[in-house]
Amino acid sequence: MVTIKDIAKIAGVGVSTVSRALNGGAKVDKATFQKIIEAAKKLKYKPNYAARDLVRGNFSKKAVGVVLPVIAHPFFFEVVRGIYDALLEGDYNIMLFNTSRDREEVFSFIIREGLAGIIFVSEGLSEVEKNTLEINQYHYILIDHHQKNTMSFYIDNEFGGMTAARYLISQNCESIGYIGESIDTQQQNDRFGGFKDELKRNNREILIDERIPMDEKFSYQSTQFLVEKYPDLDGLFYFCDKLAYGGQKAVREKGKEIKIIGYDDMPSSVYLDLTTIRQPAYEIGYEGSKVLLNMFKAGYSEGQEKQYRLLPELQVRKS
Amino acid sequence: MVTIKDIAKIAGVGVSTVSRALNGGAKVDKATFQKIIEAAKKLKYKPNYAARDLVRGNFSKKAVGVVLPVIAHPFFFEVVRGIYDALLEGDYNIMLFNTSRDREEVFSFIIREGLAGIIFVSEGLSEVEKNTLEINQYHYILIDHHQKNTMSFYIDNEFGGMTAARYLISQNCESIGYIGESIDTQQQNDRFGGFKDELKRNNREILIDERIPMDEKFSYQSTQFLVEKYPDLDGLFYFCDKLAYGGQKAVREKGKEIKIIGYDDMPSSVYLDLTTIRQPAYEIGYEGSKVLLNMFKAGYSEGQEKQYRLLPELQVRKS
DNA sequence: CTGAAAGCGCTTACAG
DNA sequence: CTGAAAGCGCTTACAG
Repeated sequence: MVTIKDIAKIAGVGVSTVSRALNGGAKVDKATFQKIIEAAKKLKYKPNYAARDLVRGNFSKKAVGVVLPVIAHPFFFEVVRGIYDALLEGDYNIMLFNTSRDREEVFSFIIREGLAGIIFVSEGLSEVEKNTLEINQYHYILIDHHQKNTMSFYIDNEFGGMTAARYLISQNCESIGYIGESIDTQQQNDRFGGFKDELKRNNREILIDERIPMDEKFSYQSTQFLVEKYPDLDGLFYFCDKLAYGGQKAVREKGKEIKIIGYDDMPSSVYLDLTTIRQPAYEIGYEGSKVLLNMFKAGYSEGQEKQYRLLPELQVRKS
Repeated sequence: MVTIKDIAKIAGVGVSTVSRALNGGAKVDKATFQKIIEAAKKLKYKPNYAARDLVRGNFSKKAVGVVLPVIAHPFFFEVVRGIYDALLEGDYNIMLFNTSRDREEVFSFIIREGLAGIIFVSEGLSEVEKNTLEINQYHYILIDHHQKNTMSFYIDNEFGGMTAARYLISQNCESIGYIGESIDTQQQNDRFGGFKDELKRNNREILIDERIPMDEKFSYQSTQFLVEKYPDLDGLFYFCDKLAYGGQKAVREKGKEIKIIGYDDMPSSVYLDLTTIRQPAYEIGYEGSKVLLNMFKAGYSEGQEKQYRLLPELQVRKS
């Protein structure tokens, strides 16, 4: 690695002068300055920011880590947008991380970054991870996930699932199916659980429980298939709007009278007349980040509520 | 600031032992370990990562900065998704920055981070900024923006605008309007320029040039208004699908026969039957990042092409 | 298992 | 305007 010592040698000056030149050149002779810059260029010098930060006492990073499992889904986009806005207001930058590969490695990388705090989106934390976080005095929160004894900002998926069930029941649906994603997550478990329980309370069995990849095309195809297979089917609940779009298309093309309800309420759902459960995704990102920002200043106050629960809301449209 | 020296004093041990304990406790007596951890907790010790990195020789950050003007628009979401995927494949993390506030300050913050490289999305660079980047030996690229002598990945907006004009002309539209966003950007200038020039080449004047905030509701309202004001209006080009959605709704409600074309081709546009110009947004993010990744390894090779231009594509649907 | 000492690369008073 | 020296907080051989 090239250091200012190397530059000093080549330029025939002392290291202090090199340092001054590299930092703007105040109080440095024009000719000396030129010599130094040239030497730096020739050697392809890159400053060592760790050393610079150390001596300058630059400790607080003014950056927050955001850990996401995936980014592909529009729901995450909304959440991140909320986080982004709140953090920007607090003058913090955002560092995006993904744990889908080597979670442990990413985790230790994050810790080493020396960030002001960490936001975990849609995922829980192991005991080991929580310990590491605490030993390093990290402030952190969970968003779109709830866990005991951990600062959690989440939307009540059980309630959302229940609301979806009630809607279909209110529409006199009798043969009801669910189409979800193939991965088991807390979100889906809660959502599906609330849905199924409410159906049972109303003496309805769930006719279909289909799990597919998170893609409109799969949803389109599997809805086509299910509609044929179950002629009595009259109500369909989708894990999210994205999947419901494909289903809507399939049902429309088949000319069937099947009530469809999605989950999320994405911006375009209003134009597609999709009945859905609205998730306050932006809000949860925004509010959660605000609380984190507050923890930076005030710390966690003993006894402060740790579970922040928002409720989703039924949006009735024509589907 | 609390240092390991403070802990050492309180725990009655040497600093090396503290260091060892804090780094996992290998070769440290159980009792000593406990004493140290307790002292650290009591003092609320936070490690100084700059110092740690310095001594460990942790220089390369394995993180890339992504500078965005805004994040709200779905187009950026697609671009960022492409960046995210490519960077993840290369095992780099992402740091998101926003320059909307104090650009200069953010800029120097980014430099100081010691990132592996920087991606600027939808914005150009001043000469001063380019100099700073070069002095610090930074690898960087522009995405969705083109600038001479700068590694640029962009989609040809002029071509896209021209294509939109040709489409409306092919549909025999005579009275044509444009509804764009109120901010002047390179993207809009190119897009609108290409559109207007092509109309002129076909002896058509542009009837309406309306600029509004980036919001479906504004688009809905102003389309309602314009449709009334210009009874002959038969063709409308929108800066983006997002705006076109609102326009589509207004035109449909008014029962008019007006051809509508958007720009972007967002996922839901297919379900809304919107004719549009498809932007390879994901691709531009992905491909651009791949080239950056390559520069990390190979550096910039003299004579390498600096302008990467992708072409948008007409998607004809029913609107 | 433990501690004193050297050193990571840089900046900044200080004396010249 | 310039350079030698001290020191930022930490880790890691080294000797005990």
